[in-house]
Amino acid sequence: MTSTDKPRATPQRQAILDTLNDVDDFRSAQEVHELLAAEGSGVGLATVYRTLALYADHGLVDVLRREDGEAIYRRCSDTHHHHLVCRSCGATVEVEGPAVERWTSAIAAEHGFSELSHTLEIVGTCADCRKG
Amino acid sequence: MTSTDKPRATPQRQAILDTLNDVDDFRSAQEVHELLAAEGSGVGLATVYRTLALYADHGLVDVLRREDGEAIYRRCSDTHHHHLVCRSCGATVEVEGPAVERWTSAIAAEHGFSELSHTLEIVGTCADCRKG
DNA sequence: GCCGTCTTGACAACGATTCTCATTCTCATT
DNA sequence: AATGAGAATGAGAATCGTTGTCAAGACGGC
Repeated sequence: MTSTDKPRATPQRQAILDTLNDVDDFRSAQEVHELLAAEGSGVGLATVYRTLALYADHGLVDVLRREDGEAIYRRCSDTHHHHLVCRSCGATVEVEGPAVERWTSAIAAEHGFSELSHTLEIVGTCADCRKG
Repeated sequence: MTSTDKPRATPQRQAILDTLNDVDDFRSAQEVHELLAAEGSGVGLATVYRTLALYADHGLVDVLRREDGEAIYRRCSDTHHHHLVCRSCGATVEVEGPAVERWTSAIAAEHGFSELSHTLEIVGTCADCRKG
């Protein structure tokens, strides 16, 4: 699944990574494409999809799914973390959870599972939106 | 989001719930539709989608997303639980995690979030598949 | 500089999901 | 049991995110 050979460097790929770096937040492929177009880059939509999939495969970006199923990407830090997402405004807070890591490992071992990966998404309404 | 008025009872809705009961596993709307068609029911695809969305809204069914973004549904028990899924054979084990519940509540409160819901998926390779 | 290969862009194709709308069905009320 | 208002249904079109196709262009080793 996770390939190891190095992707070729191209200006388009660089632009896509730069965009993700700049926003420092989750964005869909479509949104990345719009951002690029807004700053005059003519990177094609298909290229955005291919590049994001490529980097997700290489572990350079995190992939999540919105509630409607659309894939969203974010340049990720190295440590494993989870996300607290506001269902109303989409604000995200990155949280770490050693407790969760330990618990999942224990449960999995108990059932004979190995080579674990897990996804934890916490969705709620943030303080601002509750007031609003 | 979660509405409280009672949905009207119809044979189609009953058939859809029955199907989910029978398989006791996650199925996509398309798959539910196929299963119904296979046993001679002429329930329309749109109705399957509408019904699953309706019951998901009412908390009668759990919704998850496959890796490709397709939504899958399962009739859920009343207690909140999570799933341990084998990436190879698809076997699922239902697990409860009071520790996780507590942790998510604490983290969310710390960041001012309310009206929580969360999804935790643990993916791994089960003992049988490891033996191969 | 040259060549084989990887990448790109434009657009078609695809598939899951939602929408539309005329018809049918539920159900509280007679 | 009949009725009527509103909800639900089915068929198919429409939407939209995503992937495939393919000719043209860029990259890097030579």
